[in-house]
Amino acid sequence: MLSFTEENYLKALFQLTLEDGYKKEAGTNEMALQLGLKPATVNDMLKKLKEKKLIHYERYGKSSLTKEGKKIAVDIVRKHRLWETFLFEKLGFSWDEVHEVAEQLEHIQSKKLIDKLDQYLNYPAIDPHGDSIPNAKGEIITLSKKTLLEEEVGHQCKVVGVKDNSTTFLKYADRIGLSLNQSIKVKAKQEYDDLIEIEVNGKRSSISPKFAENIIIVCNDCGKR
Amino acid sequence: MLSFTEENYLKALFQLTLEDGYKKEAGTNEMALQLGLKPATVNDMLKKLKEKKLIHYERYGKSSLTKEGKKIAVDIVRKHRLWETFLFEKLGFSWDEVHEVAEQLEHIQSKKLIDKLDQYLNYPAIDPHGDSIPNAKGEIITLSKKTLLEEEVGHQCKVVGVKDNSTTFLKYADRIGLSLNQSIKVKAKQEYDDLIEIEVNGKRSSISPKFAENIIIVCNDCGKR
DNA sequence: TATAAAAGTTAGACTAGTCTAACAAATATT
DNA sequence: AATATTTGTTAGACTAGTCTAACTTTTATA
Repeated sequence: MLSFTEENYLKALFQLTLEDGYKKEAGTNEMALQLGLKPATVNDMLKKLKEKKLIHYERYGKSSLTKEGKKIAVDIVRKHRLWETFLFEKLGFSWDEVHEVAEQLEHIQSKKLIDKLDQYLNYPAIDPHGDSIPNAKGEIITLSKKTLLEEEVGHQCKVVGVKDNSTTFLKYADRIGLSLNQSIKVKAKQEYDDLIEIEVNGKRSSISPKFAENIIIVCNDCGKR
Repeated sequence: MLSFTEENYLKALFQLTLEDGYKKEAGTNEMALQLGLKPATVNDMLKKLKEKKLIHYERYGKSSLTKEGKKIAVDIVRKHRLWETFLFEKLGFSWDEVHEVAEQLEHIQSKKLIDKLDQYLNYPAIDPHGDSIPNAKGEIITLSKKTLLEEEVGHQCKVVGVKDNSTTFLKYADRIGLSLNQSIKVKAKQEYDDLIEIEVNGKRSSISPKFAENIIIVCNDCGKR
């Protein structure tokens, strides 16, 4: 059983390396920054985690997760995102409030709890920020996530998140009927002024590229899942 | 902000002193037993908590909670019992599984979370073990809790807990339609063989004193709340 | 009431996790 | 290639929480 602290290091390493996929190793300073700690502190822990075979690490080298370490990290991410979904969907938290509380909840140790929560939420694939939730086996189904701006004309899609959390933005979204999990159909794109014509719940609206860029969606008609 | 550890000491002291109400102070050894720690360890913490004005403590004396300490302890108990209720009612945990997980969840720090959870559960007054849940103001409404054996003939009551958790017992309870929150009416008590005649959901059953003694109820007709 | 038993305390040690300050290695830049 | 900069490491110190072993005070009892 790992401590909260150890779990946080694994999660940080996961996010720095595998999560965004553009590289597979992270440096000590980089991790310290991510965790809000000093490099010296991180250094000690890296040795400890290597000892436990959870990370690959060599003196003066970069670090990466072992298979075992990755498994644990993915599990923490799964818990984090399931809790976020619970807070948002069931308790009515707003998109920007869920993260902080989920940071605490993700460390609760009970396989049964998380499995029941998953079931209770009806096995969600996406959290309120539009990020994929790993399933019970630790598999992460990568969705063809993109902004509404990038969606093709004629395609149907679903809102899975937003990039802007300002009141102005959210109020605007609300006015045209956009909320999490809302289905949208892209009807047309005007070449003249770049406005995008969408249909939400049978209601048509025209939105600016700037607005569309801040809506994160999953396409129902592109890469099926 | 208190640490998990400090919170646990306050909770233990609350349970040893105020909870059952038969005394108002607890000794160092007694607390050590409750917490599963050594008296020496507890001793150190008592000094620390006294320093923080959360408990009353004098060298070689017994300890008790200050007003401030009690407030915090009650809040932890509130969280614990709300989580137990959530686990039982929403996630389908059994009565004896909830405690362990709630021990962890009770330390999550977020006023908003607990208030929303309370609302989501519709402001429950009793947890799955039949214990009172303090409200948001820290008030504990003491219910006229007793066993079904003690209930008066003609009175209507509600199941709030059980004392026995054996499969035999629970199966029997299930057979006559008894479950948590179930309403019961006591129809008669046989003088001859002490059997108690009850009505559950319009269905009549006769139960033994031994069985009745293990059902915890709140009377609807005695002390109103 | 003297003494044995129980309860409580103190001192010193250990672990986990953090820090600062000084140092070493690797990388980038002239 | 020499040197400056960045990155990473080590050593030593500190805090919180725990322990054991030895000691002291209180309480119970013979």
